[in-house]
Amino acid sequence: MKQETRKQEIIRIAAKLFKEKGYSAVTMRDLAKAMGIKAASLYNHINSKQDILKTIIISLAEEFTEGMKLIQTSDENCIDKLKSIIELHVRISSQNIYGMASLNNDWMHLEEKLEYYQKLRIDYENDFRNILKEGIVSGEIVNVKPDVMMFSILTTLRSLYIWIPKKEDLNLEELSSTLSKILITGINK
Amino acid sequence: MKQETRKQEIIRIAAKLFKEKGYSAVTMRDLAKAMGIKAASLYNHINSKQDILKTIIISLAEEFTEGMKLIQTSDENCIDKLKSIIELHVRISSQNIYGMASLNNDWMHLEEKLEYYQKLRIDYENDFRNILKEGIVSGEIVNVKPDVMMFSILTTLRSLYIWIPKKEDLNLEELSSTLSKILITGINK
DNA sequence: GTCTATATTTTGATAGAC
DNA sequence: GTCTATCAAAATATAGAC
Repeated sequence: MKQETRKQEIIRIAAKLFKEKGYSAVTMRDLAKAMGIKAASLYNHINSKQDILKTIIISLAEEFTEGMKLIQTSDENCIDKLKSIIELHVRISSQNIYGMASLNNDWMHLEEKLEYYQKLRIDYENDFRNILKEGIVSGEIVNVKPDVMMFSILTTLRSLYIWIPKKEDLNLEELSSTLSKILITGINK
Repeated sequence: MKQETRKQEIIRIAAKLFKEKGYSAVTMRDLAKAMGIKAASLYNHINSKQDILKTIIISLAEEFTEGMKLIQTSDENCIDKLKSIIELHVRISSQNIYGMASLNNDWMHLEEKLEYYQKLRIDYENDFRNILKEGIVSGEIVNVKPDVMMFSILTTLRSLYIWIPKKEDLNLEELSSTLSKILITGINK
């Protein structure tokens, strides 16, 4: 475990504040106060508020992209690929609960990196949708509109960060398998 | 169809802007510009920016509460109650896409009405969870953690506003039944 | 109902001392 | 690496004329 730099600490605390109130509502003075220093001192470590947001969001978005590429090119069947995607979201979300809030809610406040983020997001959704479509063709998945299925599963996975911290007794493998059961086989008996 | 008052128009346009950038990032000048007037003129119709947010969120939250109470006290079985909840979300979300964004993302910026909102939200979730628990007892619903089931279904329903406007060919009844199928019976064949 | 003018506070960010 | 002091811009909101 490497020592956390002051910059990393600022980004970590910022993400926590962004989760509570959103990027726009958090001031550099709020952040400084949470760090126990003055606002001006922050600028010895970071270039701008925007820079903090960019770092939080882009690193997470790239992590999801890398995970999806591995799953996509694996030789699993479609249901197992879906289970791997669920595990990917549970893993990344539980490792960075605060950052996930920014990724979900504050991406529109990206400036220079907005287009890049949007491309990663669209590509991710296309890969996801294609897995569902392949599953329909192969007969693994019911022939229901892939867009609605993707929307339903993906919004649940994207909202994990809201819910994970509430569970004291968090077992990641158990959560992944419970979610897989609910999302894939439904809830009716 | 009653004539829209100037105040209602301001609230409608504000909700649209809040959906795009969030409450905190939208200024009264942004709103005035979208209305084609000056910022000072807004205050002839509304008391404050906070008042706009309060109106948007509380009216929607109360609409959901009323709907839930009707469903809860009906004599439907649990699966049909769930289907009714799905229809409730599809109906309200499609009628007020912009407002749903504030309800989901900007409730923490409520000031005076924050506690009231939080009570409505907790009550709603308790009613939802109790329906699932009853379904487990009656054997209609699989015996999986009710919290995870509720989280999964409710986050999907709460995110409908993101996705509904993308569909040109929106048929509300069809969307409700497709969602019911996916959320209740799953996606695997 | 809208305007101009303006008060007051808060914002992100910089300069320079220590 | 942090501070004080400060800037320039932008924020919500009010007063009063038309």
